[in-house]
Amino acid sequence: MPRPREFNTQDALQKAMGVFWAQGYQATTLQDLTKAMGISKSSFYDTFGSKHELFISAIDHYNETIAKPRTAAVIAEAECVKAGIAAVFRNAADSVMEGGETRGCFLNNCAGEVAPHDALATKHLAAGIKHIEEAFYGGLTMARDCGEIDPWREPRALARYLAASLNGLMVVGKVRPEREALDDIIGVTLAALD
Amino acid sequence: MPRPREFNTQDALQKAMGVFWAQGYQATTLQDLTKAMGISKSSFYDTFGSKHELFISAIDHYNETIAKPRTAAVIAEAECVKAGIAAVFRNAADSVMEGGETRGCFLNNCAGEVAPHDALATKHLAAGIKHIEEAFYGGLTMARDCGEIDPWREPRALARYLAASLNGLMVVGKVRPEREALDDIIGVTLAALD
DNA sequence: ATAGTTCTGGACTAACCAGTTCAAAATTAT
DNA sequence: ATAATTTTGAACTGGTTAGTCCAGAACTAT
Repeated sequence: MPRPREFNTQDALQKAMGVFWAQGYQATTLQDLTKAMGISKSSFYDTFGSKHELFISAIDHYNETIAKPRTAAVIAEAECVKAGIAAVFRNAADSVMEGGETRGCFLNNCAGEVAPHDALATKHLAAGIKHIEEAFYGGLTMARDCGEIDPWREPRALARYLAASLNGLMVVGKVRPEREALDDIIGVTLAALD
Repeated sequence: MPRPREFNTQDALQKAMGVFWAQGYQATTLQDLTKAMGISKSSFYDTFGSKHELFISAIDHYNETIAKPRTAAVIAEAECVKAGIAAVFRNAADSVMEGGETRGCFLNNCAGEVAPHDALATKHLAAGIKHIEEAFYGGLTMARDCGEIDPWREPRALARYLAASLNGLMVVGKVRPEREALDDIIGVTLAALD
């Protein structure tokens, strides 16, 4: 009978994502990865194919485990949509500064580093940003239907706006992590919905 | 008498900035740089010290020749402040897609790639973003004094908001270069000033 | 114990990297 | 021509990189 897997693929992927997130793609060596993942080089290539394939998997993993839960799920659980959107932005401001180490948003970081010369990665990054936009879009149509926002506002345009704003917040927060400035940005951004 | 310089330092710096902009820091090799700059390896190290020193110089060069002229100068030359701010955003949307090759904003790209593990570069990037914020701040105080925007609006908060929004626009534009989406973002962003 | 499978460590390749050094070529003014 | 200076090309160093390969250890079920 086959010997069962000793390491958990998802756990290893999670660890790898953390390394790529903190250091970027190029700056991350195979040694960094195998050390963080707790597996040997041989197992690495057996299981994940190559550094680049793992990178793509890490982007997808981010989209599923970070991007979605921190947008769609937050909005769905809030008492009203506006409060949910506000929570998304506040959480983003918190996370961008957490631990003193400002690693920003993984999608942003990758976009800066690998687009446009890595078309495949760019495609997966675009999917992540699209998820964020759709999370806002879903909330906004709901908010419009129940009268929480003016019915003449265009949900698609607002969703695109919020997705871009969220990214802008995190870029600025990474380079200049000042709480007061981020709160200013969030305040004006959300006021645009009224 | 000394033989005069054969190559122009500023021109070479400009070329180097273009390469870093398109490819990122790590992905750019010395060969890429010397080829684009049209100088030999020896001259490179004589004149610019090292790859990293040149990188810092390139960031500063971007701040002076791109960031400032495309924000403060545009606002100053416009008929009214709001029109100037609108022009800044429209130009950004244009530039992010120009040439079919979406290289985005140099500051954003670098922020994604090198921050936070390159503290010096991060400092120079922060200065660039600060320049952008100050350009908006100058325009907004002027607009408030001449009644173009409501006097109770806080120029500092609005300036931070616009700077973040501009960055968000360019990040999204780099990954998903769709004109219609960018116009939506700009529309909502500018409406927040009214 | 044995068979089947996973995992490891280490050796290995072939390429690429930033940076150094220096003699010779090129250019200019006198 | 000569002297002063810039620029070049090429060789070289010492290091790092992703990726391959394989013999054998480790583990599990029977």
